[in-house]
Amino acid sequence: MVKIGQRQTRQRSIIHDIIMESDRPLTIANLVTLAQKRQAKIGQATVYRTVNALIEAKEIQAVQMPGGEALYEKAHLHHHHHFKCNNCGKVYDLPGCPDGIDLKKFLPPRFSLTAHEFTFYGTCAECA
Amino acid sequence: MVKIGQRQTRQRSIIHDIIMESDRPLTIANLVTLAQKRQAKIGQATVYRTVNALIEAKEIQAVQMPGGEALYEKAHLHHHHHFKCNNCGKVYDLPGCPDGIDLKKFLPPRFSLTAHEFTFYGTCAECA
DNA sequence: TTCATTGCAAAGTTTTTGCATCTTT
DNA sequence: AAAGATGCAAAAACTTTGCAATGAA
Repeated sequence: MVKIGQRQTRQRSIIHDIIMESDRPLTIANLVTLAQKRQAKIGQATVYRTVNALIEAKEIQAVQMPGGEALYEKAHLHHHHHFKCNNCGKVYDLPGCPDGIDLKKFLPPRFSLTAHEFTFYGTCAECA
Repeated sequence: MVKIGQRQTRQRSIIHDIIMESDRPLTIANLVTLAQKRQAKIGQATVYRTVNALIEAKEIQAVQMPGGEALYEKAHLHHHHHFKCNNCGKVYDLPGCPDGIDLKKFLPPRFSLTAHEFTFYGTCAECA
């Protein structure tokens, strides 16, 4: 069990577990629905507060999609990127990073790089 | 003068020009401020409606940043990506695409790719 | 018992919509 | 004159906050 904030509560534990057990990033709406299956009365505010606390604690991270929707996933140990299916709308993790990128040539002079995030679009295997 | 919708209006022309003349993507707030400098009474709703119409018309495109903010820029003829400076917060266009990416190896089996969007973070030349 | 956390409802934010009025054609 | 576009304000959608009640330690 993970400690978030000062006290261990059933609500936080449930929300934490749902994210850790998911193989894909989830929206707030997803989390509310899934959490309420495990315990009827979980307020939206609790989900928002817990998600923000988990981000603060670096347990999870936000994935911002074009269009504006935010998804949340476990803070991965390994660098990875995302793929959104244009057909079913699901967002998948793509482990690793494409090989052979020549960033030196790509960046303007005197720009330095600390991070990057790639988002890919297309059709997933399920929808193919 | 560009035609958006059925009629040419001063408001649409102003908003269109601001985006076309900018070398960086702009937020809705940026657009409202800049537009009101050229003509006092431009309602926010008009900016939103015009931006949506311009996107629909493929004249401009949205750039979604992590954290949730959306920026708008001219629909480029050439494929490009974005760089956000962690220091000043400005978003820059990076023309072109990094060379030598091996996407075949990167995508899972039976996933097909139609588009991609890269976002880079770091320090820009101005802030270096 | 104490005080962090919760649920609910109220208050913020941001974006969209309804409608009377104004403008383009 | 007809109909699209505007500005304003109301509404909708999403997130945060205040507060009394609950529950973990």
